[in-house]
Amino acid sequence: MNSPIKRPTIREVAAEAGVSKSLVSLVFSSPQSVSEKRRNKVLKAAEKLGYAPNFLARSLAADSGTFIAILVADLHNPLFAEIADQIRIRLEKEGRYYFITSAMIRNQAGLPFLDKQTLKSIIDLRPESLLVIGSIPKIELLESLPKKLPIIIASGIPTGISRASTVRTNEEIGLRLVVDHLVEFGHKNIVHLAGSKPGVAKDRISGYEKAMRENGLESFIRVVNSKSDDENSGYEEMWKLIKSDNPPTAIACFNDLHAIGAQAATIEAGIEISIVGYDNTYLSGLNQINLTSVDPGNREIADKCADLLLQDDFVQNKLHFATPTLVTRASTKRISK
Amino acid sequence: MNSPIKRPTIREVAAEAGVSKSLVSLVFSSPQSVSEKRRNKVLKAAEKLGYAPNFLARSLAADSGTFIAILVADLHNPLFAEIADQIRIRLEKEGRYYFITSAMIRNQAGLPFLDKQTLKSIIDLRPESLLVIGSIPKIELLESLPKKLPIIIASGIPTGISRASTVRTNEEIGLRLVVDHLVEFGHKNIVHLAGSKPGVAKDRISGYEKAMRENGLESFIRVVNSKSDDENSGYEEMWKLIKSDNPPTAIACFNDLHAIGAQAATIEAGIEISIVGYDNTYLSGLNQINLTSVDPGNREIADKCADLLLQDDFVQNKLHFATPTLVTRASTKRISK
DNA sequence: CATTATCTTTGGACCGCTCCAAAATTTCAA
DNA sequence: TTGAAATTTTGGAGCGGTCCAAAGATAATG
Repeated sequence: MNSPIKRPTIREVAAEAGVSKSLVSLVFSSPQSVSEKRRNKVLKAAEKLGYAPNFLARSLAADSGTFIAILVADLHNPLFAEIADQIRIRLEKEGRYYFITSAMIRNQAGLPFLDKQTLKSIIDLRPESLLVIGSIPKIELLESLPKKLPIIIASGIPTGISRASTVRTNEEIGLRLVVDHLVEFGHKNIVHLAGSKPGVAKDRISGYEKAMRENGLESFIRVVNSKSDDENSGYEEMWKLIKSDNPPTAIACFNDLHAIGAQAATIEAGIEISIVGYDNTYLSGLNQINLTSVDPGNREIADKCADLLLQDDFVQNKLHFATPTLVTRASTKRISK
Repeated sequence: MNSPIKRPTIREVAAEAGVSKSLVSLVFSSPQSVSEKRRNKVLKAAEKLGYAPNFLARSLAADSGTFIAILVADLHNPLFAEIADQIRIRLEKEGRYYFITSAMIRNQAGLPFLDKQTLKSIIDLRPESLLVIGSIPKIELLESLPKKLPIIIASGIPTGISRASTVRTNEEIGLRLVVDHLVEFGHKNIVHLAGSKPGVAKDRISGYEKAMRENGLESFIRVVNSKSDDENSGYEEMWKLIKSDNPPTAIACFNDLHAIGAQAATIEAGIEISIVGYDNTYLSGLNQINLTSVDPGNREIADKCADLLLQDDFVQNKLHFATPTLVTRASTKRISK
């Protein structure tokens, strides 16, 4: 029983098929340049012996592996898990190898910080391309990566790293949807609770400001900054607002986690403030939470990422937008004049 | 700018230090067997050139790498992220390399399934040990792994794979805490919503049954099975119970996700049923949810895992228990006689 | 049919490291 | 001081692949 896991090598397959090891190698790297006759012989032999290429050897020899590295910024954020799942399904279907890894760690206090080794070690593996899901601090890190490594950023920092292509929701439209919805419900005093990391957060801020202006609410523009992008931050900042001398009637949050934290604060305070999230994660759909939230078009984002990952000729520095939609739920209420 | 990422090799360091490449290799694998004089020379040269060992080459040559593989069963479950974070903090502190990866994918319908490639590919990397966080379907898979590979399972399947050591909460105590608490609140008709995967779920079931019996509630014992361990499953099963001709007054759920789904159902139904979760994830602490939940002692579990991972002589087939505690919140109410 | 162009196949060097047996050096006891 | 034992250091042979120049086989051309 318990097979010794001594996997056959390319040379054994070659012997079995009666060809050279180089031929076997070719069959597994560029099969089209091998005659059909031999290809079949090799494939049969490989099948018989249960051969599968060795990752390590391949990466070492070619100085580039045959797998995709997926870096999830933060395991704590369900949005990322959802996007990751979508993409992984596609990759599995295509039979592509990939590694999924996470860059952020949360300390005892729940504060996220960057795990420096992770990025380093995944790059050591020489992936053929890198997919970053979400925003990681210190984008400069990405700049220092091998130049030929294609980088795709899903739902993360839009600018700042020229070599990467980015797929994300159209933040401006997203925030316009939010503001318009709130305005329609009679709100004027609408605060935006902004994200903590530059990129996306900045775009949402300007989307918010623009939408406010277009609704003639220029004088109500108020942006609150946050320490991190999680529920604790939302909770804290919301409390500050509640205790301020001018609490808003509605708040447009950077993401669902923020919103959930903010909602927790309003419940605790026994005060009613309309809250909108962003990401439409599974949490927002729960009856306990029932959060109006912007659906960023995750499906579309994931599909586009997978397309980019799967296509051969990768174009750097392109921006792809998914169209967000607003999912209204009970957390936003018509203002009682 | 943009360094060409041509990393120096062991040979270049050797040349710089005026020693053989083997010596350099030794310095980085068993430094104690190298004279101090040369060791310093090598270290200095390595420092000067910015040398760092190459993962791939090392794993390939030694048929075993110098890193730990962490397999998170399900990215969707915050419990796992929390445990993973704890462990990663320790590993980072010790300067140990590791890879974190996830085994489960959720399809469009939110149903989890096993990503077969993941386990395979991480093993291809020849980690020195494997840490599995949570329960994965098909534990048999683990049996087929290289025999010398130490396996540690955190908070997952307790039995079934003899070669692994397991660190988990004491399920029996956990469920006793739950049942005792509910009984104290006057509940009798207490249902247990069980987990979907064998291992842990089974132990919680027997813990529940035992506690019920000890409280003289043998005749009330009722275990409901679930399709998966997430909120959807909890929601579905709870609805079935609500619509049955004998809805319980309290439900002890397999985990927080189950409980949250169940809670969503009771809210929708406008019915009051006490709900208890398990795992005490950040979700249960949210004001919107406010779930009484068993804290499995994650800190303890994570610490123990890290200890095991970090120690040299690994003992197979050991079981380590963390002591759970009950965190009571608003989701459980004294029964109104 | 000879010659050239094109397509396949092959052996060998190499990727960066570990491991091992042998060589070189140091240590120790007689 | 000397030989044996113990400790360090070293070169070379892999690990399992890729890649490339050259060889062989096939197809196309005049």
